[in-house]
Amino acid sequence: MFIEIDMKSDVPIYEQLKQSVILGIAQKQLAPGEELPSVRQLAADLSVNMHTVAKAYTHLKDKGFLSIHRNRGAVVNDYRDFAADKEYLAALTHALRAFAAEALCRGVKAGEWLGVCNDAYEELSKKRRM
Amino acid sequence: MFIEIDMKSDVPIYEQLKQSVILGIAQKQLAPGEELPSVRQLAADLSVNMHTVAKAYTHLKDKGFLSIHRNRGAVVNDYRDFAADKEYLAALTHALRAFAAEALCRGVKAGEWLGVCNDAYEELSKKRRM
Amino acid sequence: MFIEIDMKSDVPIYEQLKQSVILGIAQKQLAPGEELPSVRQLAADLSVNMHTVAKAYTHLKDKGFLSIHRNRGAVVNDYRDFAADKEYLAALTHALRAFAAEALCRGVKAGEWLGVCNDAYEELSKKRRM
Amino acid sequence: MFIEIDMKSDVPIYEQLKQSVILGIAQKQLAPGEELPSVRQLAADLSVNMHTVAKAYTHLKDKGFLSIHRNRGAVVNDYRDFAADKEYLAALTHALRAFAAEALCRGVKAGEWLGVCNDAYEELSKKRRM
DNA sequence: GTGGTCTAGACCACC
DNA sequence: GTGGTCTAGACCACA
Repeated sequence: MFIEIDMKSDVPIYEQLKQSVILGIAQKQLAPGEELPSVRQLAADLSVNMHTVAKAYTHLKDKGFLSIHRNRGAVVNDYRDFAADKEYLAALTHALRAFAAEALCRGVKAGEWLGVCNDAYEELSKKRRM
Repeated sequence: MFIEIDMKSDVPIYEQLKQSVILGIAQKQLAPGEELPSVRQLAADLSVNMHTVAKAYTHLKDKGFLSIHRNRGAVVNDYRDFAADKEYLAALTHALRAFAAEALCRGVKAGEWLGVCNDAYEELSKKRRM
Repeated sequence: MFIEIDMKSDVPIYEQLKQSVILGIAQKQLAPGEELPSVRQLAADLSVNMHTVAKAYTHLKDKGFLSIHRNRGAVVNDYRDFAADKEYLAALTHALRAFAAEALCRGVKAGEWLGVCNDAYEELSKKRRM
Repeated sequence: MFIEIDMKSDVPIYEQLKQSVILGIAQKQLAPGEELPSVRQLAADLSVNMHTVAKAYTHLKDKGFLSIHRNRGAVVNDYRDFAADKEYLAALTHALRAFAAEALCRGVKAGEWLGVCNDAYEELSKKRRM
């Protein structure tokens, strides 16, 4: 499994799990209709608590990324099910403002800022095509 | 005072305070050498506990944004004191990657992504010049 | 527990705690991966407040000596995580200068000074090998 | 006057003053019998409070570095008045142990450690001969 | 007056 | 169970 957890991080494990799955979808390592490992399976693989994995899956379901079927477990949704809406874009802008503010404080110029933003996106985008 | 706190938010009060101060510096509402309200004063204004404000100030001191003088309270540092270093840029890129991943998942195109990033930066930058 | 606190000292309790832990690591009484007592436990053992211990642990985390896991408590980091960098050496030199100045004033000769410095280091180093 | 104060430092101003005077004596910029500026004078020069300067002078008197005469103000004592005694050496060793512990943790080798210690001493010693 | 430290006790998130 | 956050009130050092 491609998911790695940093137990030292101050980011909660279930958040790291969520991000890993989203990363997987972004890079098309996880395609719509694909099944994720069962809660038990993934928890065992990563040596974390079952509840932690379940929590991540539930959150992802609520966000529209996954569907949870009784028999097949967690399945990646169609892209259109979690397309960007206004609400999401507003939240994104707000979150980015905090980062932009610190960058501005630290003397990061506009070009540099956009460069970093672009790198973050392109790095994923490239892997996607592969 | 320009600082506002959302008590309902799940982001800690002291984090909101830190971001507010950084935002203030980014927009030059807070200039180097300028004194911030005393911990007691700000705590009273916002109806939060002294220690919560003190924690925010201490973190900002550790990050290099403020100096804490024994008798003058917290003072904004010179810009060069908290210039971007490699470590910061690495952390920034890493943080942005998580946002970019979700954006990519949700079908946000490269141009759109850069637009949002640019807006976040320019919005602050404009206020700065005023 | 090997940590002892002098309540009469004018150096803050949390600083004494930090030094004790660093001393423990230096002498390899605390090895990488080893768990420290929980904040509640240690606080009870030393009859100090939980928050005081927590402050010490947090500072040590920030310095890179410890990691704080959400469910295992504080764990000693790998040595390479807190290797000496330029910044540290500069701070060390500056701190030692103050001591050297007083020693020089008081007629301590160069050999004597180096002897004391060497003793301080070797004393720890010896215990380490045992 | 050669004394400089860093208002941003977390070292109390009176401690910085004490260290500056000791540094001056160590480097023989201040010789036995020499008069220091009056409390008023020095306080004005440095833009600090008179009480702060007075406190520094009093501490230095207690340590044996200065005598305070009614008419001549603060005067540097003869060297033998503040020669190293056992008590001082014990305190010095103890203080150095804390620094050595952190250095050891951070992978500083014995030679490196002695090098830094030697530098701190020699730097002052050189200025002294000039 | 300022911030720094310590204590005490509460609630919450995470696991 | 763990640590993280917040509140509350005390005392002290510094200036």
